Amino acid sequence: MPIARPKPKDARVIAHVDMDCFYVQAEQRKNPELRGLPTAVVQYNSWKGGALIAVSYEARRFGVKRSMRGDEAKKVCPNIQLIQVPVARGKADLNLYRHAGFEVVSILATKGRCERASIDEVYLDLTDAAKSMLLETPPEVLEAIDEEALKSHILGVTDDITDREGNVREWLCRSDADHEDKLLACGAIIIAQLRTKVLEETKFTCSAGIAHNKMLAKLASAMHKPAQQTVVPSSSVKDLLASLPVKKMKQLGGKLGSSLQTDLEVKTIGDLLQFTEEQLQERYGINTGTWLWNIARGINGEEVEDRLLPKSHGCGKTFPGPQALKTTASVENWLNQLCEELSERIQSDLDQNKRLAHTLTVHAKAFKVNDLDFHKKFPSKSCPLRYGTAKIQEDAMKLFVSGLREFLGSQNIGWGVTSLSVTASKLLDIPHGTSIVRFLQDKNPSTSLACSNVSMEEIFPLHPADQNGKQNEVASEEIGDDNDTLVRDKALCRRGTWTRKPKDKAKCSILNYFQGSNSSSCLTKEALDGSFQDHAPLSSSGNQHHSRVNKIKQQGGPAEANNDTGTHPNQTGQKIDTWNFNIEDIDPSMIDELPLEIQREVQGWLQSPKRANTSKRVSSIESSNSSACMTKQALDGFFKDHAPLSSSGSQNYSGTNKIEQGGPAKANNSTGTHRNQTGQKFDMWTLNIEDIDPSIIDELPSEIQREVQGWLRRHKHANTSKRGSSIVHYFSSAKKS
DNA sequence: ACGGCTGCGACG
DNA sequence: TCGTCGCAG
Repeated sequence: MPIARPKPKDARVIAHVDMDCFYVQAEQRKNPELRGLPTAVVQYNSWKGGALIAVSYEARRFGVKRSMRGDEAKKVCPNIQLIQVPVARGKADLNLYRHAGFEVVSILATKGRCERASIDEVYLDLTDAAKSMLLETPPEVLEAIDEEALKSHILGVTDDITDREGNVREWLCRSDADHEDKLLACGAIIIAQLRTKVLEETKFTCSAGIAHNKMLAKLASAMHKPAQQTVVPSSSVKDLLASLPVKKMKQLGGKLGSSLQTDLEVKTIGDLLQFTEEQLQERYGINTGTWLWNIARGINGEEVEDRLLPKSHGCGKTFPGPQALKTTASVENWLNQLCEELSERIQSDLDQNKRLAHTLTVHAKAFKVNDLDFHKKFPSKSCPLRYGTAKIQEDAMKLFVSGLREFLGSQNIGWGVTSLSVTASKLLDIPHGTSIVRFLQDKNPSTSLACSNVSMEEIFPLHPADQNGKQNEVASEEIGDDNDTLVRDKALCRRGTWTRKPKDKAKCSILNYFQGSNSSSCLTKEALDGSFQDHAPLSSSGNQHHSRVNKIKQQGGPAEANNDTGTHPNQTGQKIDTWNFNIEDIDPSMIDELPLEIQREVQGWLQSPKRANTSKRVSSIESSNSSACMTKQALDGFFKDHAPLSSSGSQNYSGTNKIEQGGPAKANNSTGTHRNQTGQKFDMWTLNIEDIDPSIIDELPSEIQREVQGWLRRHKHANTSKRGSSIVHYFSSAKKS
């Protein structure tokens, strides 16, 4: 739903850059013989020639449209080149286009604040660049204007004119123009240069709109395509909106736009002018009402966010009609495919951008064969994300089963899943390394490439979802044993963060996945499968474990059997439900009352989300303290326990893991992948404070000594408070009092 | 049998 | 917060 934003006082220069039929261009670059030919990109060629998702301008001239099937396109354009979207793991693979999009973004981001709006669209705030240009080299003193800039369309100025270029030059260089128009002129010149640069460096053409806000820039970029740019001077806005059909405005292409037309009899955006703000608010709510009132006047204060990277990664597939999945085994099979791709993508994100995903979500659409409450939606479920393909697959399946139980209620009937998707979100930057990490890395420069692979298993050995709560109690008892500090430390470490309050426990969405097989009160897997049997039977008897990767070649499924990840024994690990400590929970007024070292740490946390820059909320801040992540070799010789985490029990799950900094960047060449099939290997180690051998401290450089001692001091402080091992816990206690 | 596949933002 | 819904392309 649109929301109103305050209008900035000073005029801004905003551009919207839109790649022309981007997927087609990406394919044409890959295969230059396609250039100039009518071309379309299709996916799933099997049914009626596949669905078109991008159409070249040559093909559009024949009347080929998106949303046509390949067969239809052939009818109106017999020579059309239909290029299939790459397929991997039985589903469309968009990585070619994603990577191409990043190429473009990285060029566009050089001239101002840049927001990646989609795989092929970008917003730019060029205000500063335009102002500088106006001060230093205004268009009126330029001897020559960029050729591409001279091809601009200036709304209200160059609409129907014979000597277009001359008029554009005149408009761009007018010395008596409004200040705001001059800024737009500078923006147009800058964008022309950028578009030329994009073309030179990527071979892609794009179109752009230049205006005073995002809404108008977006409108303008679509007005002259392909490979052109359009400027929207303020003076042209009224006429533009007066004739603009409601549905053409972004956000009004759906139900809201329909409501405007049917309920208010508004045909164009200009027609909205007859309503007062209050009238619009009354019908559509405060935010939307004000937003509508503003856009009718060309007002839109939305900022260009400084964001080049996506906020989430998702993989999904639909199973329409007869392809619907009807057994947990087939669902698991497909979830495994989706999770494999997802795992690869978040691993790349980590390698390339040093970001960790913190939440895994599974979505599905499903129906019940017996149709009684056909409307019931399949619920989405999420949990903390653990890295490693096998982990993600395991958790995704648990989430699905949890959703399925809720979906079915007590009914034991057949069902079908018509779509599945897995999403990784809450992508946060790995906090910047502290000096100890840098020191150790600098000291071992070779480790960045030479370090051995460590399985994610060792880094994130346990997961709340797998833990049963029993050991958690044991850990608490161990804490009480003051005679054995080692046990206590380990217990604290094992504890990770806090135990969840009992009332929340019931809410844990993925509880009792395994109870299905050992508790009569829960539905068993067989029961979940209902009476409906899938076409492809299980190869072995039906009582195999869910996590076992089945080797079914399902009808319509991916050609290759999934790689077997080995057995997933019933994890007997403890269950620790955790909750995160939020930045928002910190009352700034109490910071002054904290011990000095805690103050410093807290202030560091408060700064960290700015780096993350991915969401308004930062779910966890534990990740920025207490321990570090380093290369294996960096750790060797410094710390007593070379098998970190595995036996010392200082595990964390990804939501609260204590990584200080990513491991060395993985070599980005194509000579070899480090991934094996049973789960991704990962060149990163986690170091917990508990793993530090005090006897080695003396050997460290003095500044590192101080840092380590600071950690130990804080750790001890938390211990003696008997409230837990982490600084966060300390803080939590302080907050309550 | 539905365009499929993504991704973002607002709301309760 | 999580989960749902709307919207875009």
